[in-house]
Amino acid sequence: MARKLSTLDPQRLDNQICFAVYSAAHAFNRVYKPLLDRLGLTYPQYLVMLVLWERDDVPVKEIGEKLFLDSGTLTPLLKRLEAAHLVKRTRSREDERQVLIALTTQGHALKEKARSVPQSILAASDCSVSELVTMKDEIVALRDRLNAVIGE
Amino acid sequence: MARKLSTLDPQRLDNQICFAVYSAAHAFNRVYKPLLDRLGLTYPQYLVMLVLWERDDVPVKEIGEKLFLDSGTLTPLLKRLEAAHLVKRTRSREDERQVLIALTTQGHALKEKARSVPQSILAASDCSVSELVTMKDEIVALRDRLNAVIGE
DNA sequence: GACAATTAGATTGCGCGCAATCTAATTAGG
DNA sequence: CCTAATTAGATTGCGCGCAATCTAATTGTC
Repeated sequence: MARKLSTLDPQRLDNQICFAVYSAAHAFNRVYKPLLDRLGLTYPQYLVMLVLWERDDVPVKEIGEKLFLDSGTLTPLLKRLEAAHLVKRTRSREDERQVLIALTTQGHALKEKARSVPQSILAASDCSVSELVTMKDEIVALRDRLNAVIGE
Repeated sequence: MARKLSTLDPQRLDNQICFAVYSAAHAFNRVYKPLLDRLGLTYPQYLVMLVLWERDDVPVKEIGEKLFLDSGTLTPLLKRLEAAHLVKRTRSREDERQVLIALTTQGHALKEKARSVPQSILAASDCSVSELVTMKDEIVALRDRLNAVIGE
């Protein structure tokens, strides 16, 4: 016994799962960067495109709920995607408060070019798909518990 | 068998471990925010303080290596910590290129006020310490494999 | 129907996070 | 030595991420 005290100290950087998650997110971002540069996308823009490739003509609100982002982040991001001719923003006719985001032809076409991205990430992860799926599910469960606390 | 195709589609948002990590990092940040507001720190500033509470009088480079951050991020952040009277920045005498970061009395004192933070995070995580340690180790291992790929 | 409350999105301000570039100090090679 | 290459930080520019605030549209209440 008599493990080093430092391995139990909750105030130590290396003992914090949060720092593990924080630094892993940045590591992923650095791996994605060269792949997404070729598509002309940033990682958050890529996430928005993933949402739209699943379902088109979506209100900003719904994109925000799926990605846990608010209008302060999404409005300028979507304007940049529009400037890049990947999406079109139109006020909903039924509810004038909503802005619907629809893919352009180029936006649809980009899905093909992006098809190899997950494969490259998997390779960089250097671990089995089943292991990654298990980890993903655990992390999602943790995230959802954290988000539940925030909503009181 | 004949599982829904969508659960296998690597281009689906919900199947991406990276998005799990990305969104978990933001969830952590939202839980930390009210706790760190009371200390007058942002989360990245808190990370720097954790490093300094472990070892004082550290060059910027070393802080960057521990947190995976570069001078473009750290220089302004450290200037803000200095403006808040938590650290002092001084050029090293042995190597004039280095800037050493030392805690002020207030910076040292803040460690006590921050002692309850990990406990609150643990509570919000709503899961056992051993589970969190296991997850943390897995995520760190994944992060290190990703970072290894970046360095060619 | 009028007015209050809610909702969707836009805007502003600030702090990262990082690429690219710059300066000054140190080290390496001849 | 003396120059070339490397190294530590600083600076600039841009895109998030989010709190706070604002506007306009919709819904709820009487």
